[in-house]
Amino acid sequence: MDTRDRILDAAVQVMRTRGFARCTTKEIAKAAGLSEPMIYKHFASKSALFLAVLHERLPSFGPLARELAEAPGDQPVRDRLVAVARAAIALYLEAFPMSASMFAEPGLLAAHREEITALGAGPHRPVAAVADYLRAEQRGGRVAARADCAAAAGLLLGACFQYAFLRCFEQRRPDQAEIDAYAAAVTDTLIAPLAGLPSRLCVSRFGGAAVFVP
Amino acid sequence: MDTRDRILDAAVQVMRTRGFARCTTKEIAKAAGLSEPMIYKHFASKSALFLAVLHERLPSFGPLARELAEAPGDQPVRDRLVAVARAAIALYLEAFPMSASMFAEPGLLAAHREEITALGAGPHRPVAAVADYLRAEQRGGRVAARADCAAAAGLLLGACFQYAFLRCFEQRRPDQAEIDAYAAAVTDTLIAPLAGLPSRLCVSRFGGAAVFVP
DNA sequence: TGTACATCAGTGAACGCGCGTTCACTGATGTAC
DNA sequence: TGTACATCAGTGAACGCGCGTTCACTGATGTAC
Repeated sequence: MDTRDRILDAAVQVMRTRGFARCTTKEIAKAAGLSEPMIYKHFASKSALFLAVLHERLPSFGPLARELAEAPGDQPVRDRLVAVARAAIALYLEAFPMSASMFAEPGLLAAHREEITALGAGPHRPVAAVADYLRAEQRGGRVAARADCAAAAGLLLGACFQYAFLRCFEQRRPDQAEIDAYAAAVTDTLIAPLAGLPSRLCVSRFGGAAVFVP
Repeated sequence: MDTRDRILDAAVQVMRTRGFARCTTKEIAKAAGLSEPMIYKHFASKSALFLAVLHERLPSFGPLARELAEAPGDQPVRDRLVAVARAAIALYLEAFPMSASMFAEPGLLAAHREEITALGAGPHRPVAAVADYLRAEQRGGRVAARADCAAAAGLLLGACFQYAFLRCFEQRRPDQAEIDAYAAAVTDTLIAPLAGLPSRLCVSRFGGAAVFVP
């Protein structure tokens, strides 16, 4: 692995273990097994290093968004939403500690935002991708025509986001079974919720899934 | 206003405007119109000051939770949930920048967590309060018996939480109309969602609200 | 094959700066007698 | 009423430390002739 990558990985590691405030050039160099001047051979400044970390090491929702965009009809909506929720929780659990750091440095936050909005990326993308997916299913008649897809996407991913935040706050990483259970619970509640939609109404053309076809 | 309060308020202000990383004793003293040594006459250290800020200046969900706990039956469920969502968005918008700072200093985060869990408080409380409220309505027959109240609370407040996060990330404060519209959209979608529950099923014994009584 | 030089990853030690913190002090306001 | 002292909010200037950054250097590896 080349030196630049070692520095980026070390920065991520220090950020995770000691926090942004303790993430000094000395600590990063030590974690990378290099001297501090090597950092400055690869990055113009410490801010530039952090921007590179945010840009190149923040986990991406991209792959899942692309998968959601293609072939919308060959799997029950419920199953795809559960899969999205599971992936989102894992993503947010990983991304949160690093993302939170940005708020300590408004200049860094602004620079990062400019960088990613120029690329059309950003933390709003997962919600937009799920909303687009639901609209596609809506056109296919598998989601009710009157459903508010943007609000539904906000609910589902919001629940995942706050779930991840709360686990980070407790500094307790949930195991996969716990994540799966929460993903299923919020998806099912989103689909057949408070109003107590009788389960016999919840059928899909494609078998098994709790989606009502109007 | 006494000096201690002036220092706490100044710390909050600097934290909001310049960020946690720039929130130095010098800046705080300047914002408070005092000299730095005055900080040390009221707080043992900078960490102690920050802990006091988190403990005494973080907006609290307490009042709303208490209001939710009493007299569960005299207002449509939908209206109360919209009110909760509006209040939660306002709360999260205010709390987020300060809370995010904690993640820069794991030691601070841990100390704050110990402090508030000893008091039974914490960021999980809003979700728990809403879940409790829904369970009370469930006992009253205004929420379906089979509904998963914890998941529903997670969805509603999660949507509000992520909404606030995204606005903080954009550094754009939404106006009240926008907040109200989002609060209504997510509440209505939670109640009569993707499955497209026909609106004629969505009636409350108490008039108007979109809650199905099974 | 040897030699002279270029390149380049990498380092130890130092630089100045700004930080959190403390010291020694001032000046105003009680207060006992 | 005056006086001597205690208390207390508040400050200017300094302290040492650790930070980001840079300098001047080393040693290994090409490479042209």
